[in-house]
Formats: sequence, C-alpha cells, structure tokens
Amino acid sequence: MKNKEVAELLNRMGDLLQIKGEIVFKTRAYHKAAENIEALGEDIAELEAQGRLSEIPGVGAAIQAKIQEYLAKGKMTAYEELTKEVPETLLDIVNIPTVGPQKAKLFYEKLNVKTMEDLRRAAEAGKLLTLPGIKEKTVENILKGIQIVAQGQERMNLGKATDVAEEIIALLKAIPEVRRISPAGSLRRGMETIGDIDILVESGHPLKVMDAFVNFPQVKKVNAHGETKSSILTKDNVQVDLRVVDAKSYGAALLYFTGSKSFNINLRQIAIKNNMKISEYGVFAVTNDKEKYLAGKTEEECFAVLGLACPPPELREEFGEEELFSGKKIPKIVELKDIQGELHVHSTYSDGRHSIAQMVEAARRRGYSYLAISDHSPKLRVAGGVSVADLKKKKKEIDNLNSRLKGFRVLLGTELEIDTEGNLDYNDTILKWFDIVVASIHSGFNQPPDQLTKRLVNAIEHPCVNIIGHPTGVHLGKREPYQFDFNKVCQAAAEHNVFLEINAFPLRLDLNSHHVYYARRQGVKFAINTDAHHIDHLAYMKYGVTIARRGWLTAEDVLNTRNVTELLKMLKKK
DNA sequence: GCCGTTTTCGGCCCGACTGTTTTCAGTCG
Repeated sequence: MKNKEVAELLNRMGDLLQIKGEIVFKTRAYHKAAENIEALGEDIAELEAQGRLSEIPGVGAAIQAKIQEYLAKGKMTAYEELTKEVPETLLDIVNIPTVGPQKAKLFYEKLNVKTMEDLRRAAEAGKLLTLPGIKEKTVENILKGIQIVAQGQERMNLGKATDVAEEIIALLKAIPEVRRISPAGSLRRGMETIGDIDILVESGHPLKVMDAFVNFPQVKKVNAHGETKSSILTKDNVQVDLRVVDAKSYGAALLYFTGSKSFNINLRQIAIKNNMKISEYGVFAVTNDKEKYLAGKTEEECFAVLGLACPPPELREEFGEEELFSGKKIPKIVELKDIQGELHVHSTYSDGRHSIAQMVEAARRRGYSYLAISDHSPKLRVAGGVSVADLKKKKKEIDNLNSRLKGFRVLLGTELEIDTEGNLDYNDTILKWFDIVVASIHSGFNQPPDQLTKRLVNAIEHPCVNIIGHPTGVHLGKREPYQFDFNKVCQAAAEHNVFLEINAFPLRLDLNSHHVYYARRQGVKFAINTDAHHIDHLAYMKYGVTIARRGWLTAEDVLNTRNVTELLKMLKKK
C-alpha cells in the first residue's frame, strides 16, 4: 500500500508551503488530506483504479491530480518544483521544538540557514541575535531543541506510559487541593504508543497544584510553569503536561484534552452549526456576540447539550469518525470484565517463568474460568519448543489438574511455528491432541510480502489452526512489522473461522487498533491474549482490551469472552 | 486548497505559554 508514502509526501508539501509563507488554510488543506489518507482503510491505488479518489475527505481536484501523478509515475512534479524554492532540509528545522515555519523562513531568508547544522552554527556564532524578535532566550531554546532532536525522543508504549502516569497521578492525588483527576490525551484514548502524558486536574487552587507538580522528585526539567498549564520532563525523559481547571470546566477540559485533534474539530463544527461554541472551558450558546455557559462540569453534560451520546475515549479517533458521527447508536464495546479466559500463555515447558499450576492459579485469581497453556513448538529452539515426548507429559499434567479443579478448565494449547516455507510444526496426528492451536511466525521477517502472505494463509487454511498469533510481528519502537497482504489474510481468516490475535503484550500490541477496525469490517473475529511468560504478565490483558475497544469490537467479536463450552464449540466450527 | 441544509464565494477550531514586545507573534497541542 502506498497510502503512507502519499500521506508523507502531502504532509511534507504542507510543511514546505508553510515555510514558503502560503496562507495557513492552504497548508492545512494538505495536512488534512494527508491525515485522511493515512486513516484510510483501503489501498489508495485501489481507490484510484476505481476512480474514487475524490471520495477521500479533503481531497479535491488539485490534490487528486497530484496523487494520480504520483501513483502513475512515482513522482510529484509540484513537490519537486517546491523543493527548488524551499530546501527540503528545512523540514528538519521545523521539527525542532520552539522552531516553527515562521522562524525557519526567517533563518533561511536572512541567514541562508538550510540544515540543522547550519542553524546550530548560526546560533552558536550569535548570528541569530541580529534578527528581529530573536534574543538570548530564543537562541538558548533553539540549541536545547536541537539537542532534544539529536537524542531522538521516542514514543513509549502504552504499558510504560500507563506506569509513568499512574505514579504521577498517585502523587497528585495526595495533594489536598486536588479534586477530580484523570489522564487525558492519547493515553486516555489508549493509543499503542504515546508521545507525552497529559493529566487533567480539577482544583480551586491551581497555583498550589502547579507548584507541587513542578517540584516532584521525578522532575528533571521544567518546560513551562503557568497557572493552568505546566509541563515537565521526568528523569527518564518522559514529558508530562498538567492542566488544572475549575469544577465547571472539568468535563469540557477533559473532553478537549482527550482529543483526538480531529475529533475536537468535528465537535466544534457541530457546535457552530447549532449556534454554540465549545472550548476547554465549556459549551456556550452564542447569540449576537454574547456567550452563555450551557455545560462543562462533565463530559456527558457537554455531549448532551450538543445532542450527542458520550463516546468512550477509545473511539475518538479519525479512523472511526465516519461511524462515530453518522448519528447511529454507538455499539456497546467490549470491556475487561467480559474476558473469561486466555488462550496464549507460556509455562516452564517452553520459555515461561512459571509452571502450569502457577499460571492456572494466577488466572483463577483474575476470575478466569479457563486458560490455554500454549507453549512453543519444537522448531523454535531458542524458546525451548516442546518435544513430542514432553508434550505427552504436559498433556498428562493438564489432565490431572483438570480432574482436581472445579469450575476451571485448563486447555492444552500450542504456539505453533509457521516455518519459512509455510509448513507447520508437529504432524497432523499430534496437532489433533490440542484443544487449541495458535499459529505464529518467528522467522523470515524479511521475505517478500507474497511469501509471508502465503505462509499466513497456509496456516489459516490448515484444519487444526484456530488463531494467528501476533499477526504482524511488530515490536513497538524496536522492530517493524513484516510486510504482507493484510486484506488477503483477513479474507482467509473470515472464510475459515480462524481468529486473529490481539496480542496484549505492551511491546507488541499486535494487531493494532487500525488493523482491528479494518479487519472487523471484513468479518474477522478475534482473540485477545497476553502471551504471558510470567504470572504478572496476565495483567496486560487490559491493554489488549483497549486495542479491541479502539477497533470498535463488541464482546461478540471476541472469542475469549465466551464460556468454555461455547468456546470449544466455536473452535470446532472450522 | 477544500467545501457547501445561511453553497460556487468566503469562510476555514480555540486558547495557553513564552519571549518578545508595550500589544503581539509564534509555537504548541
């Protein structure tokens, strides 16, 4: 799919136009079109082939022609022309915190600064100070900004962000002046990766809360310290932004700071159509330039005056927008308490840290009624794949446990290796011993997409395979997903009643929410598993449920919301 | 450059913080 490439190019074009000094609405049009293309569930080349490019919101005649040229010839003349006027390297400069298009333009035009290195030298030589509106403090911030970019501040996964946020929130809660408190931003929406952490507090004494916040022991650096908004960098380089508002604005502020950006813009437009205005301070009726406060104490109240139901934060994303603002009732999406068991965990039979009995005990403590112990198969040597001889022992151990346990069922599972040729580990006779088979790829990530697609589809078509484990192989921030035809895999999975896994391990979160949203519309069903290698990992289930919610899944769409009888019946449907 | 239930022109989301000014521009979310 060329969607990402096209979006990237349009984004760059928007940025360059901004530096060039084009009107903001024109540059915004490029960014808007890029956003919509990135959120597209379909292949943009496919849309073009069907003559449906103009159906993409924000794509009009001019941008459409540019996309067509790029898809046909692999280049965009307008972009190439533009880079002759505005050097591409200025995009790196805009990326520096505190430096935006205006300053980049100024530095380029007055000092011929083209690269980040040029800028650093100009700043250190004091040349920037000769420019209007630039004094020592600005130069200092630019140099700091360059350093931050050089360090490369990475996005963290949802698990780490949750841990950091919980620690800070616990400290804030201990301040007597803090009343309501909540995470906001991408963390509250449950995104797979988080850039910085937003926290919202209700308090009548904002200054006291802010002063305490910027003096927490975790703070390495204070970026901003105001009455309603402060921003710090923690010792492990996580940016945390705190906003403090009063009771009558808390709901409106929570709504606003939760986003997404695109969701907020949609809401504001709905407000305008109804002669209202919405900001972080509340929803207001607007008549003859006068504003009257209508709502703001809670999110529900704000949505209600706009005539809308309050959507769960996980749904407030661009890719579900059409469905969200269609006026149709929002379905009841899956919750953590719907989960009745897990189907992909490891034990000491392969590379898990705990015995089957210990894993089962931990699962029972979580209120589950079943657990499939799905250890690796022999071909994955590094993970101690289970030999056939050990498998017999394992089966006996599980049978013994089941004869003793009441109201709980241990299932014999396997995480079955799909080898580089697309063959499965264990022969068909042995595969029939398992209650459940999770087939996964752990090798040959760099094969051509066709080959990877073939391996996955092969596995799906095998009569014993029930689930495809961590379907894209991504390790967030560490390893790119392997490339394959996701659409073909979805079609095969839907056809053969094979469930795609939402792997809840924070490093993976694979499938991601885009995949889930798209696959659900292809008729795919899912299983949410933690891939636990330790009893503590079972707690990661909440992250998997978050991804499922972001993909608009109901309990119906998820295999392990069923009780064990229904579960086994569904597995037989292959 | 896009878009339309006040439509084919004239709008296009809103506000805080910083650093520079002395009323504001730029950046950020």
